[in-house]
Amino acid sequence: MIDKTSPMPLYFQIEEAIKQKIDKGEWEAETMIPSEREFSLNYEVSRMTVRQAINNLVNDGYLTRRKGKGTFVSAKKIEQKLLGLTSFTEDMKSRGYKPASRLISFQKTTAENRLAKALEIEEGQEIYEIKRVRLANDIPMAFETTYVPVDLLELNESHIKEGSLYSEVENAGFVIDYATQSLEASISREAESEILEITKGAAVLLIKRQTYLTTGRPLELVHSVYRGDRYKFMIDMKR
Amino acid sequence: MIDKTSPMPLYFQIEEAIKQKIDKGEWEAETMIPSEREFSLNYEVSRMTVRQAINNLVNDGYLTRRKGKGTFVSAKKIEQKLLGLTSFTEDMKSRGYKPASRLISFQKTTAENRLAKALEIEEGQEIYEIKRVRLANDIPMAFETTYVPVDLLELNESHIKEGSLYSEVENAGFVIDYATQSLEASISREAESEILEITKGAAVLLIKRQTYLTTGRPLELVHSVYRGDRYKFMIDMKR
DNA sequence: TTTTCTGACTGGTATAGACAACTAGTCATA
DNA sequence: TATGACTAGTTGTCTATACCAGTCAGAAAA
Repeated sequence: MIDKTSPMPLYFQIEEAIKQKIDKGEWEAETMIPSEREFSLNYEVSRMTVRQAINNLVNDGYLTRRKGKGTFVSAKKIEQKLLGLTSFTEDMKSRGYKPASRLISFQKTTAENRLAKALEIEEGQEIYEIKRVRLANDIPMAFETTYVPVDLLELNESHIKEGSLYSEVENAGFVIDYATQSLEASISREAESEILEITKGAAVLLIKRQTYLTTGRPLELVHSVYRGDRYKFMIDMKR
Repeated sequence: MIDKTSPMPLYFQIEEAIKQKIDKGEWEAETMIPSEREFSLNYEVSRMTVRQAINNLVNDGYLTRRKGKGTFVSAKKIEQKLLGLTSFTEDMKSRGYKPASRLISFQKTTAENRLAKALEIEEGQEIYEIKRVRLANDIPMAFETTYVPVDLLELNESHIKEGSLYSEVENAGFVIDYATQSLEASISREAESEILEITKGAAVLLIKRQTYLTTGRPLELVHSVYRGDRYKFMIDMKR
């Protein structure tokens, strides 16, 4: 169950093992999980290592500790604390789905008027155009088109396929500051219908996002078409 | 600075000390804070104790760790930037439209299972059901149904027609704490189509909002159907 | 001059053990 | 029948130590 020779940290393996039991329903809400000492004995790791695993799961909302009593499976799976800027990947993970992404096309093109304005560059300047299908548990959820100015970031297909755009941005030393998003309901057009595997005229959620760096420069413009029947956008707001 | 005789945990004291330096601006964003070993020597505590303090601050978004480099003050400033809880009225005003509201029906009814659960009351308890059409510049924008537990608030038609629900809530001495919203795209049904003056099957935006008081009790459940062709939902997010 | 390597720094992972604080049940006693 | 002391379990806090894994600058070698 726990492989001490694996390059994966022990605490991470324990985390996954616990998460699996929860996701599988073996441990339901309010179930008390084994004590830290028990884990420690069973897996032959120190109690501190077990604590690290459990702490992470507590932070992620999977577990709740009660001093003197034990550690219990949380009632509800983390709903969504989408006051922050989360990527599709993070978003889906937090909802318990397996996120994936299929690259449809990746190319350089030039910014026409509207795009140039949004990205605050000159008309005709080079931009990347990245078209992707976003999947959750292998079901198409959204069709996404991203535009990024070429002069901002060096990108190639493998960056997009393997890493995320945001990790690339961080590697380049940029820090994302804020974003504005607009959401609207619409009806799917033919092109999208095919990719999203829905009928033409089905309900879709159009999300446009513009992301800004701390330098004040726009990083990207993202147009997403989400399936209306499968995707709900959640927001928590504090007054 | 650190009081070993205090009943407050050492890691907590260290946490507070670091937070203070950040809040006071002594350590600005991107500043590297002392290394774990340094803290350990200065405060005469073990490195693990320092790590616990720093870990908590990393989880809270105050700090960022970079392996091999150090620990840095986050740029994102935890600041819970709230895109406030705005009512339809405030929302439309800020967009430059003349908001109005037409009351369709106002009645007492009893909460069925799903509603009771959401409002955290017993099944069969009395609730107000308020149905309204929301207009902007006299054009129908949304069809809204609001549910409020009767035992929470005394309401009558004139309250709704003249004032807003929220001002009534404030008068009663309640304070709104937060809300969760979900947005999804859908297709209009017959009943809504007529009221919103759109064709059946047109795109609509379904917004469900649940509002909570500072007491932790749910105040209301709101189901809104917005015209997809006229309404866009905007969000600003800070990372 | 350029390249390679080394060492000293950073945080990351893991161990073993100690004692404190809290919970819930048991059991003897007033 | 209560009450209070004890006990065995839990998580919480903390120490001291060890080694691993990136990062970076400067010394050594080419």
